[in-house]
Amino acid sequence: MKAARRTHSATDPLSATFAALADPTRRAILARLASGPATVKELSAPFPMSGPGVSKHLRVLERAGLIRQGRQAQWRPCRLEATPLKDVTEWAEPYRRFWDESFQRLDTYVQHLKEKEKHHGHRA
Amino acid sequence: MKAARRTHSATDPLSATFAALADPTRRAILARLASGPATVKELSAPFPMSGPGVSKHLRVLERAGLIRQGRQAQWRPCRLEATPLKDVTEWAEPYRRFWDESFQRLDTYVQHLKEKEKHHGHRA
DNA sequence: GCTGTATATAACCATAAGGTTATCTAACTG
DNA sequence: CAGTTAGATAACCTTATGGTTATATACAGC
Repeated sequence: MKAARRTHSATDPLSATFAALADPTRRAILARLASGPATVKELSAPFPMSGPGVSKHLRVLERAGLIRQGRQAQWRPCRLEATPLKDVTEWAEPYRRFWDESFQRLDTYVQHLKEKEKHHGHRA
Repeated sequence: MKAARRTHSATDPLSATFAALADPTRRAILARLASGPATVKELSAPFPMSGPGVSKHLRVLERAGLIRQGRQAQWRPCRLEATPLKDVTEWAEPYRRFWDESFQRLDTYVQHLKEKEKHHGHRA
């Protein structure tokens, strides 16, 4: 029998965030929003891209919770929402010891202690 | 004339990293590798996924520089390479002030100082 | 109410991504 | 050498992604 073909939607929030960040245009938009809210027109200005193109990027950012769009008259001013970025750094934090020199020295030190214990014998 | 259709390859390293992280399976693989090197078989064990499936994920992680694969006999032991993760946290760092309470207080304080300066007048 | 502006939506297209099965290569093991 | 094991590669399918143009909507100003 043919294997079940899983529909590929229903992405978890962290994956959605990473996916949203995996595009230079979208990261540039976030960078722009870091200096304050902006309308869609203002956001699209720097890019050689059609309006709907930018609109789609905004949808992606919004679904990932990285921006929020209000409405005043015919404008939809965008604001940065940084909580998902916090989640990203918190996800990465446990890996810090793999690149951070001082963390590595700490690791080595702890390892050294463990070895010593082993050789000396000890009770729980 | 028809608009030029840009070929969509040639992704920048940071985008490649984010894209690689935008998948729970790949993040799980990294988590596993955080506790030490592992063979492909060991890595695929937790997943209800075919061998080639895992192999593809490893390609993605490797292209993003997040793992390196050696070879001993018929095994290709994988090791974690964390430098791209460092790049990720460094990218996110400037946004910290948007979620970090104490940074926000600092911001407000600095703003307060600036205001005071303005009102009192000062020389460079 | 008409016109222009800001933005979203729809329909479409090409390519990438994530999965599968089937096949190939390389190394150990008897 | 035959068989098994580890893994990669190829070919294929489906859905997602990133872009386009064309069209619709909502509001502001005359």
